[in-house]
Amino acid sequence: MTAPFVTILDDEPEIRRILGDVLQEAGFRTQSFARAREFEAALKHVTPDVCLVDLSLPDTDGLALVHRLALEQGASVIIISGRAQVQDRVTGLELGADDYITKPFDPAEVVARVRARLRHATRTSAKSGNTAHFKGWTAHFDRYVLEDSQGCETTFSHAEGEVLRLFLDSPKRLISRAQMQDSLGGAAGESFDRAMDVRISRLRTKLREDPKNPRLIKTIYGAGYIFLGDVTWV
Amino acid sequence: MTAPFVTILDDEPEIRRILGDVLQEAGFRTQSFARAREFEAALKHVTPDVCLVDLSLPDTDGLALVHRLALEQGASVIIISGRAQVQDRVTGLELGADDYITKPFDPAEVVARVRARLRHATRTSAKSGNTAHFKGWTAHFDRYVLEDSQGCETTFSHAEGEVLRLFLDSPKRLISRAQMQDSLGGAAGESFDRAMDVRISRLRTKLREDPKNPRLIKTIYGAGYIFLGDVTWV
DNA sequence: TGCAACTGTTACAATTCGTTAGAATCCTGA
DNA sequence: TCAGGATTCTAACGAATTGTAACAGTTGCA
Repeated sequence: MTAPFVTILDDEPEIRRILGDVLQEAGFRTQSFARAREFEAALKHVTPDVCLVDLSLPDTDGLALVHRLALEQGASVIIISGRAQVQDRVTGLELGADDYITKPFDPAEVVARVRARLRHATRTSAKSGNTAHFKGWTAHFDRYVLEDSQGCETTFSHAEGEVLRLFLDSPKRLISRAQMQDSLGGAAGESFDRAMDVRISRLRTKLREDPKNPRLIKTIYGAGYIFLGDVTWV
Repeated sequence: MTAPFVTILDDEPEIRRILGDVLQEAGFRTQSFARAREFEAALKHVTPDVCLVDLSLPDTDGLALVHRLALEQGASVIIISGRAQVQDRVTGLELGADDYITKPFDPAEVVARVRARLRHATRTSAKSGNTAHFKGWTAHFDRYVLEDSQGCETTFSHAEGEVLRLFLDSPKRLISRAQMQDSLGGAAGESFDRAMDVRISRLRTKLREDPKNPRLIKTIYGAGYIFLGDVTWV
């Protein structure tokens, strides 16, 4: 399991530096952005676990951004803001933020609050074994076997298993192509993109997906893939 | 779905009363406890969704209780404490609390923070709030599917879904083009206007709107759009 | 050695979605 | 009421992205 990924969106370089340093020291991967536009562009390629967002951004309505983030991404959103009024905090939280920290903040507290968000996320999706159930299917990763509701079995290859496991680890969450490439040990660079497509295509065939109307592996044009279906690991 | 269940553990009657009132008013079921002993006894029979815990309890070590709660129960724990030092907050959070509110607190903020905890819990597991009903239609945002009253399904694309979601989030309210552009992450530039028009046009087609007489997405010339129809999110 | 399974590559088909352009609609003022 | 400009609608186009069949190199095994 790779280190949790935290993004920082703040227009003040000093804040970006402090937060980046302290979070990296705490063992997280981080990426900082000065403008909302850059940040949103990056979201097409990566999926952060926690997003730190400063509300007072020059180039966008911070609250609208938070709302979008909370709804569309599975990530936790922590607002960092200079506005300390109760009303500000309440609207921020109601709009979908998971926490609200006011400036000036103590870096140690920020780390603790980021950890709290991560802890909860992993707690609810705790997994253990190597067998997973979803939508009438059972995947046995120890045997490389996919079993349908009738008990009919098909084997899947190692490469297909990698993709399937990635999906089953983060169901109902957007998985960007970059992230997938990363997780699949994809040779960074050239045309591994096509190889990924092919892997997914083959997996879809084994899951008997209707190409016109996939029910499990959904493509989000320009963004990535999303696995639908409730997953239970055993 | 029954109302979420929130427990309050505080030795001051006045605080119990305030929190109980305001949380019930917000639509939660609540139960208050003055001593940790009573609270832990009750836990054998009920499973709260969120626990508000005051650290300065006379009959137990609050932090140890929080630690136990966070580990054993699935509930989210919010600490309410008179101690406002950063170090107190950090240890509270590190021990497993999901949030830390210092006294004196504003009741509205407590409600907002309780809601934030609930939202995240359901988001990662049950994934509610992704289906909306309106005028005989059902929109499944998790599956990118639009279903008519006959149960006939059409898929919609990501871009179409963004527009639809925006409308369903603010029904019967004017949405200006600028606002829409902002929410859709529109490239700040000039001719995104036309792109928006096209998105809406495509959405209208899928909703089988009569161009002469749209019943759902109404254009307000020179101002924006307004979505008619009662929306129920599920 | 021969065979079968696996997996990346290539090439082309299909889809998405912004852009363009001209038609349709709305508003204002005469 | 009508002309004319502003605004919005939408069919059509095309660039970018994604799907997949076919092929080829590799590996493992009998």
